[in-house]
Amino acid sequence: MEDQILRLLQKKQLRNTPARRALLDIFLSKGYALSQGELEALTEDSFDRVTIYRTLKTFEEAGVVHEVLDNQSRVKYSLCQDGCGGRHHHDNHLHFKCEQCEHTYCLPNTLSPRVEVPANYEARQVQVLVTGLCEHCREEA
Amino acid sequence: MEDQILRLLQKKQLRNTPARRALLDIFLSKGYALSQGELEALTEDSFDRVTIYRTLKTFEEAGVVHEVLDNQSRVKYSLCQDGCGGRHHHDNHLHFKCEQCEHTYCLPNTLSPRVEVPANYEARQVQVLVTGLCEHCREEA
DNA sequence: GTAACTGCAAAATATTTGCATCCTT
DNA sequence: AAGGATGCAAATATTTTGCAGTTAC
Repeated sequence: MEDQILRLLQKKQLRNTPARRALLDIFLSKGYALSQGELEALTEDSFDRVTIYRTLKTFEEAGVVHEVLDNQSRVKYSLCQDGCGGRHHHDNHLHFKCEQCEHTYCLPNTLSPRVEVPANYEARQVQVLVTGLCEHCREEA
Repeated sequence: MEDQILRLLQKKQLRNTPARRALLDIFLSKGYALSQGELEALTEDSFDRVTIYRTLKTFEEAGVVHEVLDNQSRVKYSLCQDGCGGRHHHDNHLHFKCEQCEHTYCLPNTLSPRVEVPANYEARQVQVLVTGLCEHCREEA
């Protein structure tokens, strides 16, 4: 894991700092999208919240994480799956938010469906948020 | 228009108050999704911002407006098209956000596509946000 | 050494709650 | 008259900016 983190930072030409290592560690171990507030809590306030905001922005611009749509209108971030870089993100998969645990997962083996928009509209990107029950919460119900 | 507003309020059993009339008037004339802040500006501060927040919440619970997903993570609202009521919303259409003017439109003649989620996940709702250029901004480009 | 990263203070923005008052029905 | 709607004050949450000190390379 530690190795994976260092390689990722190197690959994206980002400096190896404690805040970045800590956030990447959390992203890798949690596996679902996280907001600044959640990251602040999970790091037990080891880092200033401004640092977390800025680190997330840096990560996004470097193609390490991407923003995830959330129906509660909170910005969450998730690790990029494929070779995103610069401002070119192509995280073209669905996102699934569980109504119960409120975690948001990337569904990487899915593709956003083609959608029809009216003539005269130019569609450039399609973001899909599916809500329902995740496998874990479904078992409990 | 005035007539339409009064009928809508009556149909949803909501009291006929200045704030509600003003907000409905804006929704009907603008035709795109609006946030609390935009509504506050458009009403030229005639109403306290708390009133706008509460009116929007009331509208949503009554099935007058529905929340619209926004990729900037700001909550916007749009008039319901069909017979939404109570907490049962079935505004099952796509939303289109223009990258240029940043307005978000409902595309009522579209239906959210069926999507495949992994087994063990239970999908209950699909929300789709298409981004691109609206017809108006496309002409100008 | 230098540029980049971080922490702290502070401001700007967004949202919610309680309470007293006013208005709709 | 009664319950609901509104305004005001204030608390909370979220995000951004500036600057000075520190760290990675």
